[in-house]
Amino acid sequence: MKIGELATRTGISPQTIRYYENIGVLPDALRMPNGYRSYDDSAVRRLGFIRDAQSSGLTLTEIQMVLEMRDAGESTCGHVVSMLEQHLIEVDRQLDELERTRHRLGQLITAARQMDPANCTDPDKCQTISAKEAFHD
Amino acid sequence: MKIGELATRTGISPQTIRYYENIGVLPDALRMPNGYRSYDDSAVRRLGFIRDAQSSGLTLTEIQMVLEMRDAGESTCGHVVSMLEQHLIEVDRQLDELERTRHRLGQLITAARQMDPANCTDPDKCQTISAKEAFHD
DNA sequence: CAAAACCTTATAGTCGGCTTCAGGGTTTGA
DNA sequence: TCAAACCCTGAAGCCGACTATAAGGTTTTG
Repeated sequence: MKIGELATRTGISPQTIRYYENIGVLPDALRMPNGYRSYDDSAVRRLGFIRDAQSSGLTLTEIQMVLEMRDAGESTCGHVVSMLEQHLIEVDRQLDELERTRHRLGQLITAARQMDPANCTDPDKCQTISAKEAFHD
Repeated sequence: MKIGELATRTGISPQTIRYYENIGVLPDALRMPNGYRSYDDSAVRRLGFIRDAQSSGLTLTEIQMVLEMRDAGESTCGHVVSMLEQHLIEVDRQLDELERTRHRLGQLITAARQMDPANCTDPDKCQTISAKEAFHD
């Protein structure tokens, strides 16, 4: 299969597939006599794994680490699990932070809504902007 | 006040302050006879606002829009509120996505933990890696 | 009076994950 | 047969928010 077919079958563009090969997430493809890349079904599966892992928030670098371990024939389960656990901690941290952001933003909007529009005539005193208290929980 | 003092008072590095001036988030600073930037307390307040707005997840571009409206003397409250509301929607979307990611990741880890390490001897069958089902809720 | 510590500018690099461009060669189908 | 549609490479650009580097000028401190 040529790169275009692999692209349609996986929904990943040829440019991106070449990019993955460049950075090492995909192994160097076999070549046809004319120089075109040649793929089999394992490439479809590998790209599928990459997509799924990405949608779980893993970076290409992390995915590459896992795939490299596999390619090296190492027993990866332990490493993979600890990497995933590490990643879960990070995702939880991001969730926390985003919740706090949401909270601040909500307070700020409430504060802004309660303002009398008449108070907005003096640009140096726009209360939304100067309502910094709203930021400080 | 010179840029270094402004930096210590706000916790924002001189380079970053100059960067903010470059992109227009800070107005062009007044200059001393020797060419050094000269600031007063309003710069401290403006940087404080920028920090607070950033910690609520606003981008510098959004912050710049608000500050430009203020600098133009417009009544900003309406615009500011609708921008904040728009941003809240975006934050909620991000939260949703991150929750889904967390869920997928949790499932994947559970699946990986239940595997018999003895099954990891065949690198072509690492079950964590091939456990794609875990990704598909 | 000299060195350290500050200030200036413009430019380039960082991160991640691509996308686009320029400038070619090859294959396919009407 | 010849143009469209595919393939190739390497390099550059994009997003956001900085950070670093180079190569100077000025001011403060011991």
